[in-house]
Amino acid sequence: MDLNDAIRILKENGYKYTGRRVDMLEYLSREDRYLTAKEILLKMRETYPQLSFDTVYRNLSLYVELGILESTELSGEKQYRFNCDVDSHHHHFICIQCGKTKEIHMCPMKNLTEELEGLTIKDHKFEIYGYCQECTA
Amino acid sequence: MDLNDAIRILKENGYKYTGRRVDMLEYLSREDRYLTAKEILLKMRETYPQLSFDTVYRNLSLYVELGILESTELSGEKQYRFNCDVDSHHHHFICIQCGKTKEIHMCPMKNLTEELEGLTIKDHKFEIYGYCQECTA
DNA sequence: TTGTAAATCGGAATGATTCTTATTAATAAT
DNA sequence: ATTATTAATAAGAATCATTCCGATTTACAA
Repeated sequence: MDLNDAIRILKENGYKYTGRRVDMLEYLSREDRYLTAKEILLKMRETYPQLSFDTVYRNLSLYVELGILESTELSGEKQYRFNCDVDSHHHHFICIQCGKTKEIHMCPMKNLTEELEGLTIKDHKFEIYGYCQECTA
Repeated sequence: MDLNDAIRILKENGYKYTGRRVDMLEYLSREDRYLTAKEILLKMRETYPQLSFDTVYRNLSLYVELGILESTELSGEKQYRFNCDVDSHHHHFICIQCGKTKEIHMCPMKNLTEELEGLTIKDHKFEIYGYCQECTA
């Protein structure tokens, strides 16, 4: 998934192409780490001083719905990042200092069939938190 | 961990023994599932009509700090449950309908040494969401 | 070029959580 | 048992993320 894929998905689904939308995607794609709505708003206001929170949240939700972004809840607020690898299921190590992530290509659901007998599984979350190499140093 | 353990821990650490505290613990121990601060407040107000949100939150934080409760973030708000098994590390299946949990005694961190090379691991989260047997039916 | 529905703005509303100040109550010391 | 001390609580204001609403603007189709 790159910026062009994201824009294509937006158009394919009949959504309008606005500068705000593209710039938001461009920023998220460039940063490549979990960001809060506030961080995104502040950066975007350098270009669009009138940009409203509503627009940021509305578009973030749309992107998650379209599979362009993935989101998680870190320290009490939703955070968003460009979907790094749409094709293969994966999890993340997340740096609690800078938000950078590392993909973990091991899914604990694999070996859990009999323990989940009788339950209807809808979703799961496996995240590892800590400091990345740069933030450790 | 049972109610008596919890009360003992409270006293051992020099905290006062109040009806509100004991009743909160008793309720959490009896329900044995993830509860929101609001659910706890409403139940407690049957006994203490003047009980404030502040008291509920303050005590919940204290209990988590003391290891009496465990907490997680479900659908945007913190939820709390009695620490089911203090002695053995475990994860949970969580019913998204009723909040009941099932312990999962498999930890995905076990087989992940080389993938985490160079990172400083502080914490991890593995949760499975879905409907329990009763809520599936 | 124009019409229309979607997108945006601005600000108010909401909901969870925390903070502040004054009052009350549990335990320790007398 | 009484009192003093300090923690615990109540009440309500403050905060912060997020959503909603009504009015305006804009992208795109006709």
